[in-house]
Amino acid sequence: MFALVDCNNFYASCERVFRPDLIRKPVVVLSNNDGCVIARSNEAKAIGIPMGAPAFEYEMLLKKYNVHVFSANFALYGDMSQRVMSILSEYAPDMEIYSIDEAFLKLDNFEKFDLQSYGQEIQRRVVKWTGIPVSVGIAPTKALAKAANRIAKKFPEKTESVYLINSDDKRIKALKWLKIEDVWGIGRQHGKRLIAKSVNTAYDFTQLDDAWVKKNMSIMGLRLKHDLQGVPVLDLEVPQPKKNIATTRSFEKNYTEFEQIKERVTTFAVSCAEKLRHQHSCCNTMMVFIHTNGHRKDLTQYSRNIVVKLPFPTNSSIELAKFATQALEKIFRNGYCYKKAGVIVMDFTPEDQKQIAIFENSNPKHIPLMQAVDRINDSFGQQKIKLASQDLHKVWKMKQEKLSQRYTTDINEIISIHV
DNA sequence: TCTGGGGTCCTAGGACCC
DNA sequence: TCTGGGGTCCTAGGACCC
Repeated sequence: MFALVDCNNFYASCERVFRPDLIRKPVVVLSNNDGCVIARSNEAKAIGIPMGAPAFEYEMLLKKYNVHVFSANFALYGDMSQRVMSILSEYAPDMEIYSIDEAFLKLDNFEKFDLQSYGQEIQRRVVKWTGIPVSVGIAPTKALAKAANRIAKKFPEKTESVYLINSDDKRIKALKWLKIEDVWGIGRQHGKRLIAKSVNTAYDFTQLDDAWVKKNMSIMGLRLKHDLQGVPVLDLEVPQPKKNIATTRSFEKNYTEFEQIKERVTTFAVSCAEKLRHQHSCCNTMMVFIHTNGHRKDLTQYSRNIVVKLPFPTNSSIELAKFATQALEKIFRNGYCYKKAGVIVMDFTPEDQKQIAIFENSNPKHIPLMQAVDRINDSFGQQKIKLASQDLHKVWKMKQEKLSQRYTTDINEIISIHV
């Protein structure tokens, strides 16, 4: 059996832990630059604020219903996530952290356990120890655990936030209830195609012909079908080193000058280099892109990317920043209002298995230098040491007007209680 | 004026090899 | 008139997840 434990409205719930006055009130969390709604409390959902809603378009509605708005505080969410995961890890020998707010537990050899009450114990402990409400779905396969979780979330009173699928009757009942477009692995495109074919529920999907599913939805669709039929084909996944690493950002305002974008792209390359060193990889290829604001139909649009094969594998901030700047020079054009840029590194080799090139190689002096930089930035805070080509004055270049404190990760921002 | 960021996997088709 | 068979590698595009 698998359990899927999923935090309810995670980012909004994190904010509420430190603002208990907001419990049962509408809360939303915005994306970087305070752009879109990326998390909503149930109350905010009820008002009719959709996922991804541009904040400026919903300003009236947010005001009218007195919705509490927060800028994204990823330092807080990341730390709260670790706390939740460390509690969950106590409940099963094997666990897969599936995303920042959900984890699969593998409940093998739990035959003697009453899984319903086991789920409830997990649910109660997480909320008691962290303040984060969770829902638990338990079923014989991962896809069914996802479905069970949806039921637990949809009917919190009736299920006490835990739903167990442990018979074929319950499996079929759940699948007949679950709309096809809400099935894990069925996105917008497949959802549309299936509805056109009169496949309206997860159950209908399990009745389809294997060959049709494989042909139209690839092997992934077929695996999903079997998993929903109760034949486990999806197992826990072990964390793998990343195959691509990206740092991309929208700008707070439009940039028109090369120097402004160069500073951003340098910073993104340095960030990619840090992430590469963190997983002990070097990259052989880099992509740099820039583009104007696609939503602004009144401005001339420009969008380009360039893929650069590096002369040698590296994870040095200095070298990657240099390559990124050279790439940017090739694609930058004057006369446009740029809104977004990014650096993506790919094609990795392990740090300790670098192929030596004939003519040019990564500067070996950078290895101890980067180690020193990482150590200093780890202990004294991010970006204490930067390249001169980065902005040396500003650390944060985003609009974040409603940022809450980093209650759990910065001693200066710890919660204070007034008596 | 204002519209996020970061990932994964699969498949078909083209280019190439012998 | 008639033009083989069996591979690999790479890339772009499409789909999905949170």
